[in-house]
Amino acid sequence: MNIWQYQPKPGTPLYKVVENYLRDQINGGELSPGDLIPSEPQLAERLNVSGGTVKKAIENLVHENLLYRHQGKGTYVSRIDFNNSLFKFFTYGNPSGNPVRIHKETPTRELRQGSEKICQRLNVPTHTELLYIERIGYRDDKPVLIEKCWWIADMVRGLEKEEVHIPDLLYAVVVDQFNLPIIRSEESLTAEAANLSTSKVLEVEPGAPLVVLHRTTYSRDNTPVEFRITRGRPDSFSYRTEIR
Amino acid sequence: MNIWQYQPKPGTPLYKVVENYLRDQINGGELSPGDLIPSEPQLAERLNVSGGTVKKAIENLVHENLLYRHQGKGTYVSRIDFNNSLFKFFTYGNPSGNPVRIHKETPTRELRQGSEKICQRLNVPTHTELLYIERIGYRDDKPVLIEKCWWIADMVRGLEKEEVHIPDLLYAVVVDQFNLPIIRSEESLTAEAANLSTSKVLEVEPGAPLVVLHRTTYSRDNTPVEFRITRGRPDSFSYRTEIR
DNA sequence: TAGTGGTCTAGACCACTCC
DNA sequence: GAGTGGTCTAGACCACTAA
Repeated sequence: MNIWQYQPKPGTPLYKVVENYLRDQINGGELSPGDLIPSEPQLAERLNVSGGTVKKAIENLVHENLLYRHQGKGTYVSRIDFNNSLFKFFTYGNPSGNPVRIHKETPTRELRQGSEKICQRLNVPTHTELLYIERIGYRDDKPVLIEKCWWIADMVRGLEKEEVHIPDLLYAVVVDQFNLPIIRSEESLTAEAANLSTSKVLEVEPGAPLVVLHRTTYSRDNTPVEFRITRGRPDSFSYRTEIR
Repeated sequence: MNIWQYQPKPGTPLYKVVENYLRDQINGGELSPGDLIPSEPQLAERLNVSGGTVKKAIENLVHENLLYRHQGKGTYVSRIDFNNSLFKFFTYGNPSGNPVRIHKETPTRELRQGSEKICQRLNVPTHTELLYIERIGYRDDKPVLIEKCWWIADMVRGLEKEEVHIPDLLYAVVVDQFNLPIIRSEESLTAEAANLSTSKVLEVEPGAPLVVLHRTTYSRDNTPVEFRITRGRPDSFSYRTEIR
């Protein structure tokens, strides 16, 4: 194995070269989420670097949440963790402060031609066939959010059928049954006023403030596979952070 | 120097002990934001550990943003960086995507007795004397946000005077002129409807959705010194993040 | 030129997992 | 017991900064 093929610029530290090698293996599909990667001594020999250098590279990737280690077992490629989604902040707002489970139902699921706006988000031509899924989230039987998802139909062929059960975490089905690896997501958050139909579903006044979450989800090679808009009641949303 | 006094539990790794030592120095005030800490060899000798162990401890604290390093010069204690505030996402939303500067004015500045709610946030008895500051933020001469701040008056005695200029970044004055170190802040974000007076200031309809940011700022020993509520137009706010 | 952090190596010993 | 990651050390060499 010639490690130098992974050196983008001369002067790059060796441990960065090792990082790039592992990143390429993951992004290129040689290593998939959940896979065990070669052990540190194996990598060190294969790439002709010392164990310490491999360790440092892996430590950095663990810090980035791309890998995780398990003492005595090995180092694995991380699965995407939707607990890092801003979405989870919809579970706050109850007096106790404890997270509350949100139950989801799926009133609508159908194939549609994509609008220009949605297709742009998915980086496909306008009118590409999409699977549209609408879901409503309940907390203690009260509707708190409504979620509209557009999937590229060809990527999840069969998901439109009524027989295919959709659990609360939709991605589980996609990854397991449609063999479509989910690599990463981008989210953006803002606020807007409820329109008439949304206000009815969420039992608020038309024009009432809502928290709005846009999410694009990517498979291998940075291919977008889903675009989703979640609108929720702000009284059940609070995002906390710390500055230092 | 007996390093073991910093070991909370037996079995704690040495580098954690070094981390705790440095953290204590910072939280206790022996090291202040901006200070140069002892060099790695000095720390290694003082604490009777190897250079590699000190390096690992410092690397971890750098990752936490508590320290930063400058090759050839040394390692410093970080100053709080308000660029990490959610507030900065109020600068987005212009077509180009580039950050836009927000200019702030200060129409109100006066001493008041604190309400029960605000005093609770500041962890002081109700009716403690507070300095109330109200500020309005403009982007391209359009008001986009309104900010209400409550400072513990005793902490910033003199800031109530008209002669003391308040720049866009209020904390600069506090740190420099009132010698009050700012250590960290906590923020939480949600949405709510504009009330009458806010809607007038921000030139929106009453009841229009606003993005709301609550912030508590702490000095040494986790003492709260300021509580602040920022309300802004959502069309000038968008918070982006990535999940993986 | 002396002192700082940045990179890299080699190797010892320990703790955990699995067979 | 063999293999994995976790901790710790010692030391070489390089790159940057300041006087």
